[in-house]
Amino acid sequence: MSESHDQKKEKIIKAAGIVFSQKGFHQAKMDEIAERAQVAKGTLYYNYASKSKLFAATVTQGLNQIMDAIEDKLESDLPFLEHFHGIVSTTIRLYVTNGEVTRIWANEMSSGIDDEVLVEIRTVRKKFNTFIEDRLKYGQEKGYLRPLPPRLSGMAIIGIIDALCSHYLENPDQDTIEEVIETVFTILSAGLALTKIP
Amino acid sequence: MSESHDQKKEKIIKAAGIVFSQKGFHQAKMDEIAERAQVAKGTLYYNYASKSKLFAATVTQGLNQIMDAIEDKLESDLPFLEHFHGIVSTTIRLYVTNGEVTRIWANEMSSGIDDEVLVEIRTVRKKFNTFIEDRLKYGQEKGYLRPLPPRLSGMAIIGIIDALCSHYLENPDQDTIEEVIETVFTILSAGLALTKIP
Amino acid sequence: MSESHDQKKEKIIKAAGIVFSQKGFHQAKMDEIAERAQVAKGTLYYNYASKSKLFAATVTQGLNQIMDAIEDKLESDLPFLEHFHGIVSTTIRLYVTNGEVTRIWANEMSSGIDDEVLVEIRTVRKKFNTFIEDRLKYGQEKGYLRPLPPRLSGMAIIGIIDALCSHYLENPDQDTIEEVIETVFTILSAGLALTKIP
Amino acid sequence: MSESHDQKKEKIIKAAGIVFSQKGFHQAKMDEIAERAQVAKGTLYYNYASKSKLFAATVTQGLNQIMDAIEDKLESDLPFLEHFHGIVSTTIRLYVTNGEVTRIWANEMSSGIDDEVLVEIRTVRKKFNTFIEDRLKYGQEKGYLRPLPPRLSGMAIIGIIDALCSHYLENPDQDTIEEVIETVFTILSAGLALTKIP
DNA sequence: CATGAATGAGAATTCATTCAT
DNA sequence: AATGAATGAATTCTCATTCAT
Repeated sequence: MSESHDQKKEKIIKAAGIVFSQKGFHQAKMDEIAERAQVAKGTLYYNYASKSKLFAATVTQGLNQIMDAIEDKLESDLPFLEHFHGIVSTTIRLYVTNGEVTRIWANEMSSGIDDEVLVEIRTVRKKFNTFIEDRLKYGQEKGYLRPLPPRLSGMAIIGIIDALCSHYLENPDQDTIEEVIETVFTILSAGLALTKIP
Repeated sequence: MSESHDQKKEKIIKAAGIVFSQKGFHQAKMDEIAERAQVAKGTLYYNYASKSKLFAATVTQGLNQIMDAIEDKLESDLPFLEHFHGIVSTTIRLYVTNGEVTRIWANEMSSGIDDEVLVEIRTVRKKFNTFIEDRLKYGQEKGYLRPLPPRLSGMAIIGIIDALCSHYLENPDQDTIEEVIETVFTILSAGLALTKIP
Repeated sequence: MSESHDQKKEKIIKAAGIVFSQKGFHQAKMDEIAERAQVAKGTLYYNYASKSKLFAATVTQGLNQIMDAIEDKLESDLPFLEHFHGIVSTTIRLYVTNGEVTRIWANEMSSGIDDEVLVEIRTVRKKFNTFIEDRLKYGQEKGYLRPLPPRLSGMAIIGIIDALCSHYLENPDQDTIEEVIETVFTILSAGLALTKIP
Repeated sequence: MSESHDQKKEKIIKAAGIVFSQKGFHQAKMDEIAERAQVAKGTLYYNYASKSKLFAATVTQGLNQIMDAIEDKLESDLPFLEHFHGIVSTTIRLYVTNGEVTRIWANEMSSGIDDEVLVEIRTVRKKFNTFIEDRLKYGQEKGYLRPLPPRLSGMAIIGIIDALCSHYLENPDQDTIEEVIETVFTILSAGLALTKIP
């Protein structure tokens, strides 16, 4: 009983995620993705029309996973700070474990990718940004957070998480994942939140 | 009286800085650098042995400029927070104007660059990290800053600045440079500093 | 009651004829033929061992159709010129409507086709050439036609028809099919025939 | 003293002409052209941006050569038929010797070539067609030629020459070039010209 | 010192063909 | 009999690097 079609597509996306996040779009080689997914290079193209399209699929799936996980967290009914801690913790863990894809963020996003695909990726990215911004606006309205520009604050959150997770992935032995989470949480909660909050 | 040797090298570094920061290491083309520097491609190789070496020279010079500028600021004798504000402001302005090179930071740093050169770049980078960490340790010893892991805090600072500056460079019309500076300063000072400080 | 085996083969040949004549052998894609024939790609290979074999079958059938039609015409008992007019007219009409296959004539006939199949196609082609030449020899013996080398005259006939029909197929609105027929007939009858003929 | 830049471009065009006319556009391989021109593959791309552009350059140059040669012939002051004989003879000789490129005529002209380049080629082709048509119109006005549609007559001329020259190139031993010329001339002069001409 | 034509290793992509179901 | 997912050899094109002038 050999693996199903969907299993093979999944295997490809997984391999692509690893390679793209390690090398970035342009430096990732279809040969390496194929080898890592244990399929022939042609199979990549049978399932995804081009490198760009495969990239888009990989990024989209990674970000959607993170957003889904955060939304699950959000449904829990906790005091704001604990809530926030949960979100930070969840995001970082997902980022580090399965979703290294998110690293493909500000960079590599411009030249050499089909316009069509570029638009798709920018859309998901914008969706993720908006998602973060909405949480921040909500916190500001409730009086939990400082009145800073939500877009810039959102970028700051992403920037911190991105930098520390990248560093952690490159040097997994220098710090523990808990230290990373606590550092991010401390800086962001103190940096963004007002003093008196539940 | 044609231009001197050093003027030509300077022209090349300047062109390289622009192209590398716009495209990243792998997407930057020697052809484009040569054209922008208004020299023949051979001249690039006459002055710098390889693309990697040119990249190293570019990054090194960019970071050293920033470090020099920050050190100038540090010599001024101001209260800590104003001091800190000055550093943030200086870094961001340099980053945005001439030193976009810093963007080549977490990314592009892995495959495809000669090991020898990679070591050189990592050295400058580490020097810059250490530079930031030292400032943070000093602040912690004086009791100005929270006792967070200096290395991780340093990465967080770089991460925030990198994310917001990249965003600003891509969308110069959405926010002013002052807004960027104030947001970064607010988050970082509140996020890193203790309450009672001079 | 699903369609019979022969019906399926017929559908494939028909689709192949269209695609081969539009694109030529090398630019025709098995994928497109399969899609146009509304069968799976595997079915193509189930019925014809290779692209070359399918091509051979397509060309053979197309030329045989034209030859049959001309032979029907030949049996009619008309004065030579009217006879000739009928042949030209029939050939052009067949060429333009169903048998665009003939366009694959001087070209595409060389590299990239299995030798075995190449021989087959050359055989049919030669058969067609001979068929034309025989008509010309007959006309010369009867004293109707100038004593030109029959092989070269035959190629000339095919060349004229091919050029005008190709042009007509590409620009169907510039001229009518009747104009094409009359031009070909006038040039060929005056060019090949002697003055005093029935 | 090694060869000049222009000599190398010329060598490439010459090699390309041979390969393109033997194989057609799509079946011609850049590898083979490079090998035949005794340059590296990269040199092809250094001089011509793409396969399509090289093709366009080859066709353009070939047709222009033929047109120049015919125009030289036209300046001579001979009776019409001798004039015509000279043109036919010149065209065929050029076609067969240096300008095999012309074979790339009705075929291969559609799919898989950049639109930009396609337009260029169509332009030269049209120029050549017009060139022939103009000669025919002149002959008709003078009363030398039958009143047939000039465009279709032009295509017929090209079709005959194309077919016979292709055949001659493939089977150089079956007929002499003189036989080819005489056959073409006889058919065309009788087919196109009126009886009483100087 | 400077140049830019030439190179060739390397990468993305295509597509006829196979074969397990 | 029929299918269509999987394959990999073959091909176009890129670009850092070299070197003769």
